[in-house]
Amino acid sequence: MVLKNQHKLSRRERQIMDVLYRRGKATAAEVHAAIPDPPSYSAVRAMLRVLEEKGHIRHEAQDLRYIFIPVVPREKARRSAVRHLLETFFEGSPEQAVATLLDVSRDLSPEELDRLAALIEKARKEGR
Amino acid sequence: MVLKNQHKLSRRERQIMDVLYRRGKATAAEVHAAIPDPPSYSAVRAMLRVLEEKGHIRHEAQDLRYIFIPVVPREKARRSAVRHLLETFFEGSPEQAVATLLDVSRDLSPEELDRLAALIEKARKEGR
DNA sequence: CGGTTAGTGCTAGTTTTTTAGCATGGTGCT
DNA sequence: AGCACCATGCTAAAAAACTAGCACTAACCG
Repeated sequence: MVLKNQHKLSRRERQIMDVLYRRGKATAAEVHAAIPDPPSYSAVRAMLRVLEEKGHIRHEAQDLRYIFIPVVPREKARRSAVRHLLETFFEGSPEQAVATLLDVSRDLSPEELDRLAALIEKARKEGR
Repeated sequence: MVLKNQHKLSRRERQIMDVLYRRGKATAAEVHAAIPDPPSYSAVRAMLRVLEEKGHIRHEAQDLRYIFIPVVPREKARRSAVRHLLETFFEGSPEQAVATLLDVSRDLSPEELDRLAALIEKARKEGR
């Protein structure tokens, strides 16, 4: 799908997609409220319509208002985003990425670190 | 700096910044070659000039050609990118991010997994 | 030297993106 | 009913992004 290529969305389009992925779904008003220093409400709606025409999002009618939802499921979009991040900033290296991730995720609790360690142990057992 | 906000770059600007971060630095010709289905060489140069005017990149003259370099160091830019990724796709959860990272990084060797485990151990010791 | 290649500075035209307003419909309240 | 508020569909204009070409310089090679 279109999100497979990281450079198909314009500035505002991408900003809106990010809001939708962060929230999972949203009304036009919620998107408008989530954008820092936003344009007018009708400008946001117009962009949502553009995104829908391009096939990036769809809407469901609910109580006389539209709920906008990304077409590419979050699970898939984030995998694509992670791959792009690795390639762009980390030379494909998961180790460097994890190091940075630990660095920006300050104050991880022992429990959280345990869970991270368990993930790696699981990966080890699965032979990957 | 400008990369602190993830939505300040247009589609092509961001594409070019990604190339520069991936390579660390590049000539206009290298940027041109690194872009899939690129516009003309002169169009790429024009965009580089725009990026420089906006302060995102700078250039150094080397052997009669320009080497373009991001103004925000890679270390800083990637931290910002990681934070944005966590927030957009992982609800701020490093655990989910690591799980996906392990998922997309197929065929990690035991050595690589050891190194990842060591990173977590180190984080544990540093109390963070 | 002249021709070719590779580079830069600059510009303007074209295309795309972005924006906001108008018209309309639905709902709730007085 | 009328009004206010909230929503949508649609449009066109403004702004931004994008593009490629021209003029020029420098270096290299025959």
